[in-house]
Amino acid sequence: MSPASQVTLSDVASVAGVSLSTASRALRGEGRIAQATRDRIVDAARRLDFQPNMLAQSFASGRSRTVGILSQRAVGTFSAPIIIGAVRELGQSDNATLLYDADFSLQTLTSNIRKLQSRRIDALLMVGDTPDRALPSVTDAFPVPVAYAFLGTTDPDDAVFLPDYVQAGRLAGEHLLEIGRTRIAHISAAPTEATVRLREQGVRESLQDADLDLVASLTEGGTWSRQWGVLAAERLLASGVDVDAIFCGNDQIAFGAIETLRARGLRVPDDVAIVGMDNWPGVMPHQDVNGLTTVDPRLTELGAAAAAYLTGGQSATGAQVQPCSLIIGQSTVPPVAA
Amino acid sequence: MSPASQVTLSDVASVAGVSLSTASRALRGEGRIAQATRDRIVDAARRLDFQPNMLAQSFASGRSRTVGILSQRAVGTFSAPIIIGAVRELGQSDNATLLYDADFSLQTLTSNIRKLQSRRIDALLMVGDTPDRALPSVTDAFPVPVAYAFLGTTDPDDAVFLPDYVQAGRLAGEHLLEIGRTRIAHISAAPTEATVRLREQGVRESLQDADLDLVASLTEGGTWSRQWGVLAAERLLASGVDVDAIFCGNDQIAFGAIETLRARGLRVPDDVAIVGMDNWPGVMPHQDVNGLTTVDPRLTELGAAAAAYLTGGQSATGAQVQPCSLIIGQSTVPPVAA
DNA sequence: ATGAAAGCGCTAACAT
DNA sequence: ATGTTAGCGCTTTCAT
Repeated sequence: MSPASQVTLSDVASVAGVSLSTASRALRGEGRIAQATRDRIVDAARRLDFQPNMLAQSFASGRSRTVGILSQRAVGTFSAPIIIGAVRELGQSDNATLLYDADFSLQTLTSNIRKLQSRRIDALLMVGDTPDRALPSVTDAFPVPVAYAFLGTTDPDDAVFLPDYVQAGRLAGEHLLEIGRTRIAHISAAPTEATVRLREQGVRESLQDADLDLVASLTEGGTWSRQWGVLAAERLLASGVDVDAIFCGNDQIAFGAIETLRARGLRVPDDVAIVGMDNWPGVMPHQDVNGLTTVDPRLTELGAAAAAYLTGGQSATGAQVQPCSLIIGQSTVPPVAA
Repeated sequence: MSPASQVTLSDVASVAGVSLSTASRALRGEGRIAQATRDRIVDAARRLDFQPNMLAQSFASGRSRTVGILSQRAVGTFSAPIIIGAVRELGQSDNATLLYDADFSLQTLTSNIRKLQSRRIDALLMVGDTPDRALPSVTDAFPVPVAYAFLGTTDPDDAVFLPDYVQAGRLAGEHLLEIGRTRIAHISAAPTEATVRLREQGVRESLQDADLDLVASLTEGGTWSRQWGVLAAERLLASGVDVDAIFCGNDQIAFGAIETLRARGLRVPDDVAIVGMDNWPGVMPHQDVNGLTTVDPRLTELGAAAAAYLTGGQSATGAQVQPCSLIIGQSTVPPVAA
């Protein structure tokens, strides 16, 4: 491999014995050009190992084939898989990704927006760390398409990509019904978070199809933590409600609930089946299969969908909910005896 | 916020009543310029909301203030925190990040390298998904500095950034000694992986300081999975070796070992203390504190260090091991009674 | 179908 | 200390 060549388009042109503009057209497959001429030019470019200077190309054309991504404190959040999904998708369509990670405070946001603007990005993807907060829309600050992933905005017309939490709840409910459970409880974080209510709505919908309803829903005062899972499960058992399954707002809560159940001598899934959400184990290396049953928000695909929207020139507007998928593990289906 | 302005440097220059080059110098704080003139120019730029066209700037200067990152299948691996750490660090130094994620097969690698070259990146960071495999060095393919994170290369002179696994093992060993443990075992993946041997070396070193050695090391045939943790712990107990602590190669193995211990009626940490590695819970949202004691490889900081090396113009060469840190949880220290 | 020429918005000699 | 000028490597009219 040689260092970045200094071979320019005009070198190619002179070797091929044509003018600069003809070479330019030929290599971009534009304009009507005699096949013979084109072949000669392409061949010359190959022989010289010509690498077009994208910087010059972008500068001259005004478009950079670059999509900006602004992410909010992506370490220790859900953002990473979204970013990676978007980057992969963009790479496929020969777009580069200009990534900035920071907080979304007005100051740094403004500063990063200016940087992206000065680099003449073709599109912008804002990646948040929770769909439960809304960002002031920055769409109008850009002359290019803007999409939002895992993040709400103040403008209902913005192209916002979110997991379909209602469907997530439905997936959980349907699965629990399928394995014969009928006394299903719900444990989640505080219902001030819209995503909590959407999931609950989803489970309820699926239960209604079987003329059932949740036997309990513990969300008041809840958090996304294992501790809350422990506590809420204790309260649930103490309340005397008869339960054979619990849908938990996330995997942490699910692990906490399992801990409590087992400490009380109940078997999972035999006595109480558990479904979590986030597929937390699934995004980590060396993951176990057959562990917790959980609903995967498919964040990588969500990021890819947002990226595809940006480069695809579609005119979607408003919230674009993305399908989740169910990961079945031993917390709902007992392992097959060896 | 207005759309990307079409205000150019020459607009600023004419408004300020100076020449193009003076304006350029003034705004870049270069050359000797009368304070009054500079103020006038800066003021004009502010009033016009001048945003320099980075594309033009890069094109003219030949430097892009952009660092390329090539990551290997960053979803479901350790790469994400490294990438984020690097991106944050680069953002601080006003560098943009051009990110490509793909496999490191010769073909895609070559293709992505060409793309990065054609965009005239100022430096390149290669982010791998395991330090246990070596990539053919691509350093010579670039006229710019190249660093490798979490990834070995075939060239010993390459600037390679890795967690200090020996120190990781030492941290674990020292901590276990501190809490009074003396019969320490080691469970990890197969010792064909260099990182396994380094960790073991680290624990052994720390134990030697107390004239101790590992009472057992179960790595042969091991994998990074919870299943292996379960199995290895069973074998350990079956072997009759007296044990009061286990250092596990990663958190998954640790969880498996804990499962086995508890199933055998042993208390953690009272009877057997456990230290894992990776701080797997720590990189996820809504993490629990006080859970597993584990060694954090500090991948975000590792990414930042690699980025700082690239932009800092230092001439480090060879492997640059980065410190890990111990996260103390309830698996070595029992929770304080309420 | 091909060529000539004018930029794109800056930076960086080189003058003064 | 400031101005003049020549590019950077390409795209894109406009001729022919």
